[in-house]
Amino acid sequence: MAEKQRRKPGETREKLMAAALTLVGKGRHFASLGIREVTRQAGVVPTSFYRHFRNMDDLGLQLVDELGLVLRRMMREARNNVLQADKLMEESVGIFINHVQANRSFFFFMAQGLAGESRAVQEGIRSEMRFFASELANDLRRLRLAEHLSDGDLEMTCDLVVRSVAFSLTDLLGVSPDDDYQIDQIRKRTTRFLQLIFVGAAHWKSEGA
Amino acid sequence: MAEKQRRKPGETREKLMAAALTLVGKGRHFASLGIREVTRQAGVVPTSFYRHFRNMDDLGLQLVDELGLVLRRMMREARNNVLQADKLMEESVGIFINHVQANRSFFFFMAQGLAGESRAVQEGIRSEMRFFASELANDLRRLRLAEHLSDGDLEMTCDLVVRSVAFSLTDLLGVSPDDDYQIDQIRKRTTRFLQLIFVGAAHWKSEGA
DNA sequence: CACATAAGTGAACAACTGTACACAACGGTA
DNA sequence: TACCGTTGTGTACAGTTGTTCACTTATGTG
Repeated sequence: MAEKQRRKPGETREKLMAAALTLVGKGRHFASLGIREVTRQAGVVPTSFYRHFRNMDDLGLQLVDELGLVLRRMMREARNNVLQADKLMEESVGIFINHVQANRSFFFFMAQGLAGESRAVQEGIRSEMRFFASELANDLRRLRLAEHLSDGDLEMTCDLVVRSVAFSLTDLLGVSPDDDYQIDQIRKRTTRFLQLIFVGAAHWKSEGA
Repeated sequence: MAEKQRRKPGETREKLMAAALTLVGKGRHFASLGIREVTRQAGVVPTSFYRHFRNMDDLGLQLVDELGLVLRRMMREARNNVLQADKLMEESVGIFINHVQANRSFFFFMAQGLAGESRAVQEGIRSEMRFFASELANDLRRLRLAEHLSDGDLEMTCDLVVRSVAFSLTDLLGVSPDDDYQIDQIRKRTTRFLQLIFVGAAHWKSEGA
């Protein structure tokens, strides 16, 4: 008989989440995954699923939490590496792209979730993005790079930045991870987007012109 | 017995596409729809599906085509109504929001398709967006609103505009169509995004500063 | 009119789905 | 040691799925 339960606790749970991510990474859409399919991919009997999740939406929610960790790691790395302001955007976009390549499945899940069918997952991802934007605003304040902007205008700018990068995510996931040429095109375009936004922010006059 | 085939040709085909859209409009994800489910919603026997589509991906592709028509109608209306340049962005965003509300299911489909599991659908929607951006660039040239920008820089600007609006789509679809307050918030925010981008474009110095 | 073709129907089937239940092995606690 | 909650397993079942097939009916062209 197959050996039973000699592993450490929580392993099956992680295997299930990893399995769902793997399937998503293979191009499947999360909304179309079934419990049996995921357990099969995880090499686990279907009933095990219910020991850890109530249904697929539940699993999705837990994936959002893990996604949050990935994003925070990325943010930390960006904060540490971007010391001088001149190459700020090139550096940041580069770090973003590296993290996407290193966690492709996670970002697939994120891109899908933005228009997914679980309202909760959708809201979770959106909330992660808001958090990201507000942290970015903090950093810019601290680096004294946005002294002429009101809080509201700075927040708007950072929101737009995060959205633009998030949209580039869809581009990035649409090309093969080996296609260095296309990836570099996306890197350049995204960088220019950010530069354009910041030129706009630099000349922005709030409310009454 | 149920009456058979007295309707005009192509009606079932349209019913099937409408049924898929309806389900998507109810919050379901297109990737999770099944043939039987769609035919059931359309009030048609499952086998009828194969008379018109090879599979669900095929149906999705045909929906992209129809989506293209919706987008073109929207563009035409924007072109006709935006005569003076000063209120250009408020007007355009308003028209966009109206069309989204009037064709909610279509835009749900569009938002989902951007990260969907059918590569062909994904590419189709992306291509519609590129077309939209290039038409926008043409219009701006014609209105003499972008005289100092190179073709490449203008194209980039329009690309960013279209992306930003497309991202607002996700916001818009996330709130109830009756929630006038939230919708107005989205309207204002999107307008400000566009204004910020155009301020950036106005002060943009290409390549070598 | 005859006839080919397109469009719709119902019955059938094997494969798969989600979920329930009863049971076994393990880890910690008393 | 005895006990209990957690995790994993195997079996089972009713409902749904995609797809095939043989059939009817309407439509338009010769």
